Amino acid sequence: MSATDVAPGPVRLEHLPSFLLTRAARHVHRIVFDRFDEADSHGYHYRVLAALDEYGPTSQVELARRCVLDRSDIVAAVDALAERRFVERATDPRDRRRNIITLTRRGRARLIELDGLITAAQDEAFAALDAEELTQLSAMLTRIVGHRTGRPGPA
Amino acid sequence: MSATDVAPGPVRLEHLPSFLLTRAARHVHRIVFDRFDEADSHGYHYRVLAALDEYGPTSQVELARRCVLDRSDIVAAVDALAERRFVERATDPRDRRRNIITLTRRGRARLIELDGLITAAQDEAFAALDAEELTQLSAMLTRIVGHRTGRPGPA
DNA sequence: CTCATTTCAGTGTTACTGACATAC
DNA sequence: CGTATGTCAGTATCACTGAAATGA
Repeated sequence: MSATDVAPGPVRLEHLPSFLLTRAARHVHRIVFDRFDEADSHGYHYRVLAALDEYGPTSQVELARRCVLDRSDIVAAVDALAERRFVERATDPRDRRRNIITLTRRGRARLIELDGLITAAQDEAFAALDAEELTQLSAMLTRIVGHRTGRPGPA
Repeated sequence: MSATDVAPGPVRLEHLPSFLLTRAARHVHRIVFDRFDEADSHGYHYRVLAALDEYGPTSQVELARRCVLDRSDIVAAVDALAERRFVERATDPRDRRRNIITLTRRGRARLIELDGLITAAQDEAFAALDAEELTQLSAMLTRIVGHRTGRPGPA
């Protein structure tokens, strides 16, 4: 086992969908994360920039909803983006609790750059699949995520 | 947005395979993790028990290879399993560096119990898909994970 | 001495929780 | 007063790193 360091794992696991899904997600995430990291960026930043580009200036709470991020994580992401002048943070004069986050021209250029980066990352991460399979995969994953189990809500 | 608290996210993200994969993995992992947790168990424990059942008594290093876990994480998993007498840890008389981990009768019963638990968890987590789709999904995920990019190794 | 194995302590990621101050 | 927003500190998970101790 010198070179490969691979031993066959339990059959139970190798065919377990949740196990396969977790492993695949880590594999893919690693590739995407590394690309973002090399570009001195972050997945959260991409999410925020994309939301601002598609929906225009918004508060941080709204950003959190759009990006499916926690408010506290939005703070750090906006901090980093504002520091590099990809976004601007200004107090809403109509409600001084709120910060209105606006995408700058630099930020829009950065987003386009990251669009290219992440497209390349997808190509690498999903190289094992052809275009049609990737479409099928995405459709199934969307249904999995969108599927709401009949569990009672917190209320 | 009182009840649902859901706002449409960036189109870019909603169709991004890596994003969908990560979200689906979290969704599924959460369900599986919660079930394990309710049963006072853990995914790592299941992996170790399954490897011992399928391959017989082995050292911890070998377990790490089979389960694709780090050696240091094997220590904690075996600690927990040994404490509940699902496995026994004995020094290998032929190589006293090694611990030989053996599945006990209790451990085998526990494994069967966890087999049922995880099957139920799969049913819940992948309820949005029919059997054929789940097979297709698993096949694609296996290829994604198995696909080796042409990156040069550490040597 | 060199290498393998076990063990411990600690890091880094994403996501999340609780608390607090400010402002409505 | 209660509620919403932004902010900060800290937690939990999985996966991993580095180093020490033991022994081949």
